[in-house]
Order: sequence, then C-alpha cells, then structure tokens
Amino acid sequence: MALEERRVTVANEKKIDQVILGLLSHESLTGYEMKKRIDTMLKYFWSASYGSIYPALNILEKEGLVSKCETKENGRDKIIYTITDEGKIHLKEWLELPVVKDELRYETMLKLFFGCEVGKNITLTHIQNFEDKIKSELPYLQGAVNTLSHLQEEDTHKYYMLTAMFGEKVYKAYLEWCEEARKVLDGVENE
Amino acid sequence: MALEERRVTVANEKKIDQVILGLLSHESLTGYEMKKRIDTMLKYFWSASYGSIYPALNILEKEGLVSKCETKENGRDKIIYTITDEGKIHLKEWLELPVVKDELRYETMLKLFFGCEVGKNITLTHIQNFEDKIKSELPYLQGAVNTLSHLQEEDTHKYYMLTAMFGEKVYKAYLEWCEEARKVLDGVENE
DNA sequence: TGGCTCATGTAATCTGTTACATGATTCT
DNA sequence: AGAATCATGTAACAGATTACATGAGCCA
Repeated sequence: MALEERRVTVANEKKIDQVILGLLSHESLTGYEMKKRIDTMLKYFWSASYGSIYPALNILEKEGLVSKCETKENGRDKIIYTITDEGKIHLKEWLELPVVKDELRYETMLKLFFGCEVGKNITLTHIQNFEDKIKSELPYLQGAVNTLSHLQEEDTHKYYMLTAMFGEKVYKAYLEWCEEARKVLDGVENE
Repeated sequence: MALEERRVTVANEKKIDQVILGLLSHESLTGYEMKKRIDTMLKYFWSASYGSIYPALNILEKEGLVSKCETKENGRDKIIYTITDEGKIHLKEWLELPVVKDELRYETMLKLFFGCEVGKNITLTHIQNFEDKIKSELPYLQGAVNTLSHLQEEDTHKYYMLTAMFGEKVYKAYLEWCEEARKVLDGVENE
C-alpha cells in the first residue's frame, strides 16, 4: 500500500467544544465567565483551563457555531459569545449520540492500590485528604440541590439538578467508603 | 529577558510510569499482562492503552527503574519486566507525595447537564445506558470484594480490597441516582 | 500603593489514544 | 481452516495543561 493512501481516521471528539456550546445554549457568556461556570457548576464531573477555552472559542467562531460581540462593560473590555443556529444544531447532534466513555482517573485510588509499598499510615493520610476535600465541597452541592428543587419553573434547572444530585449522592458514598476503609486498615500493620 | 533564559518548568507526572511500577511491585509481568491487570483490577478508576504502556516500559528500562528478561513461554516470545531497587524507591517517593488531583470526566453528566436542548427521552436513554453498564460491571466488583475479604493473609490484598470496596460503594450510589433521576424527569415534559 | 479580581490570550510541551502493523499460538 | 487470543510495537495526532505575558479596574 502506498504511503499516501494510508487512511488516518483518528476520532475527533473535542469535548471542550460541546462544553462551550452547552454553556452558551443556556446564556451568552465571555470566556472568563465560562471558566467560572465550569469551576462551580460542572466541577464535580468536568474541568477545563483557559488554555483550552480561548483557542476553542476562536475556532468555533470561525466555523460559525458561535458569534462574538466585543463590548465594554464597567470600563472593561469583554468578548461576549452567543451560540448560533448552526451551533445549536451541532450541539443537539452531539447530545443525541450515545456516550462514548466516562473517563475516571482517581489518583487517590492508584495510591491506595499500591499502598502496601509504603504502609498504613501514609495510606490513612491519603484517605484523610480525600475525605477533607469531599467534606468541604459537599455543602455547596447540597445547597445547589436544595435551591434547584425549589425552582420549579424552568426545565433547564431540572437538568442541572440531576447532575447536582449525582454529585451529592456520589460524594456521600465517598464519605461512607472513607469510614469503612479505615476499619479495614485497622487490621493491617504499618509496613 | 533573553529567550534562552526563559525557564520551562512543566510538571512531569507521567502516571503510566507509576502504574507500571506499582503493578511490578506486586509481581513481574509482561506489557500485555499489565494491560490485562489494568483492564480488570484498575478498571473502575484507571485506564491505559498499549500505546502508552510499551513506550513507557522502554524508557523505564533505560532509566534503570525496571529490568527486562526476554524469554520464550509455550513457544511464545515474551518480555518479562521486573522492578529494580531504584524503581521501588521511585515508586515509594511518589506514593508518599500527596494526591495532586483526581480527574473525572463523566461524559454522561455533560450530556445530562445540557439535556434540556434535546429533551427528556434522549436524557432517559443516556441514563438507561449508564445504568446498564454499571449493572453489568457491579457483580464482578462484588465478587472481588467477597474473595478478597476471605484472603486474610497478604496485606497486598487488603489494599486492593479498599479500591474494590470503593468501586462497589460508588457503583451502588450510581444505581440509586439512576432511580431518583428518573423520578425527577417524571415532572418534565419532553422538549 | 499594593494586591486581588476581571479579562484575554499564546507557546511549549506533556501525556495519552487511535489506528496501523506483524506474527505466533490456541481454540473450535 | 478460521477465529480469537497472545504478544509487541510505532506513527500520527488529539486534546489538554502549564507557565508566561499583558493590562485594566477595584478595594483596603
């Protein structure tokens, strides 16, 4: 087979595009505001950096999936992005496709799995750090579920609430596991 | 500032190295066997492809963190890797460091969060697919917890069990959430 | 006046996956 | 005989982070 005939068909997912389009389907936003939304509302199951958001916005604009409006608010330069009809179609098409893969990379679990090499005390520290972080974040999540369950009007909130409920449920399971994990380690000697 | 003075200090994590060293701290393995271990035992919180495993093994060998032994078993060529003392030190150092970040990317939750754009039926399908996958994997996890809890001897098993318990706990929380999510969607019209 | 938040962006590079490639052995 | 599994590997590329860079407005 000739070299130039070789077909390269690497999948093109680029979920940051879908995250941006999704956020813009709710309301028009600046890149900076998108990052804020991701770090608060999506935090429990997604993350993104400015280094992926801003370049993606430029590409999406060139492709006509979003439109931009450069303004000045409170003396500050802002670029407010709005989803276009084409963008909405693009988003819908993706939403209708089945989920390809949920990707989990719990570094904490990795350190526990190989924990035997360093012993019980260090493992207990990892569990403690994990628990502290979850405990500090859980109240925000519970607050969100509570607030959203009282906002009966807009359906958008219901979908948001599903994910907040997911976070709450999973976080509580994490905390239960922390308790049980410590019990298991009671019967293990340190190194 | 001169260009050549500019300091580039991008963090060097490369967790595949730690995964390999961790697996080898339990027993000597081929790259192929490592992939198997990852796809069964670590599956619930980690994943890796041959395309990351094999190149990493070559680098680790050059760095002296693992040693290789080329053999023939059942007429099959194999390269069995063993962790070196230096490799054990490297692994221990990493295990002692605090966890930097657990990275979660639930594509399912992303599709739910923006679900309003495509409506209830599609969202219910995503929930169903999620539930089916979890239900099919849960028994393996429960079996692992059961088996491991009876193996009292080796401490290594206890650490493995912690992660299996984690998987079981979280998977059960997932299933509970699926039920509740459907109830929430009962009160929502389709599109 | 100094530090924080708002706001946008780029260059380097890291880390990993996907698709391709190859070939032997074992099972049915 | 053919399919599945065992076994190792590479080239191309995807997709993202990190660190750097810049500058204005707000608050104490």
